[in-house]
Amino acid sequence: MINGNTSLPSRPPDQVEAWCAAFRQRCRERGIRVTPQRLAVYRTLAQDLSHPSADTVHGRLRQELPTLSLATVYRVLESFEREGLVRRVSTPDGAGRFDANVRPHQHLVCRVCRGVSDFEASSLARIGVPRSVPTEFRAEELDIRIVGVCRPCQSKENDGNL
Amino acid sequence: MINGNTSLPSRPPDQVEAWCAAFRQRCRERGIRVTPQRLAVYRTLAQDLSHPSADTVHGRLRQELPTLSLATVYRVLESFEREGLVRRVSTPDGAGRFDANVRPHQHLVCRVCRGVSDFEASSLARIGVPRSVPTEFRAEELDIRIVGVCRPCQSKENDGNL
DNA sequence: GTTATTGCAAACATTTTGCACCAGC
DNA sequence: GCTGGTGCAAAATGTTTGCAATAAC
Repeated sequence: MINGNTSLPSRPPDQVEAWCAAFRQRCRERGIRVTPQRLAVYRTLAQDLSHPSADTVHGRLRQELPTLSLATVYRVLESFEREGLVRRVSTPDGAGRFDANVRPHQHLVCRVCRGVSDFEASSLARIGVPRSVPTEFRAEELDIRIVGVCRPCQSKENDGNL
Repeated sequence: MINGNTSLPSRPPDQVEAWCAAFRQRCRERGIRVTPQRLAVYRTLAQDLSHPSADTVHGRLRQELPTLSLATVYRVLESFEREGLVRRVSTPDGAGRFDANVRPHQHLVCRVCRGVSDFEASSLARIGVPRSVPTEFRAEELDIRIVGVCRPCQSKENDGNL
């Protein structure tokens, strides 16, 4: 686990509430039960702009739901992904990271600290699946990541080189 | 592990040998020792167009190098990646996959069988890192994947629905 | 001969699963 | 009340590491 309970960049509360309301409705439509665990996991993801892993979400909810099990977090996140309520963001390393923002957008991924931040570029948004993709492959999604080194990690690199 | 020893799409032998020669030279230049293990792992990757995981590489070399340990495969692959001799391909799931083709290209990833195949599109090759990326983020690489369902997995889906 | 590399086993990290109990609808 | 969801613990999967023996240069 990387982040403790330091204050992290978060989404505006009114937007979070709007998303949670939409989430409840979407669950009801699909016949998925709205449990306190599901709502808490979804809200954590909606609040948090840092694309937390399952373990991080679990840690953030320790106080609010002390009995919440990590297995439930995994199960819940998997069902959210299946229903298109969250997106899984793949990073160069192992742990899966999740994003409540399901609108098309890109990510900046730091290869040093593995931080993920949202990034939207009109030039990239316009790109569609190329016509040259073989027709027998049913393309569904164009996944674009910009991999590099974030500012804080650049500073650390310099420290090491002195 | 997915694939046994069924015949898989492979790179032309003469190209593989050329790549291996370049590999040896590059190692010598960088002062990296050319061991039988390294050469075997590199050759496996150069031959194989299916972007094998560390475990798959290890399995393919069982006969050739029975004592080769999986830990060595991991170590060797990591050093290759660090030296820019191979690329790590991230798939939606856990296991890391590797590619001896380090020239810029894209991948088609099947979200069902997790197969990865190379794909080159001029329209995507032209895309550079957008100017709108914040200057404090040192962008190094634009990573584009096309996620979807491959032909064989489409057939299997239909079977299930009957 | 020096030093990086290897094999082994054990640790570690992440994710999944079986099953009894519990709770949303 | 029915059915799906949860918690727990254990297993499965993927990757890393410490260390003594080994081999490349």
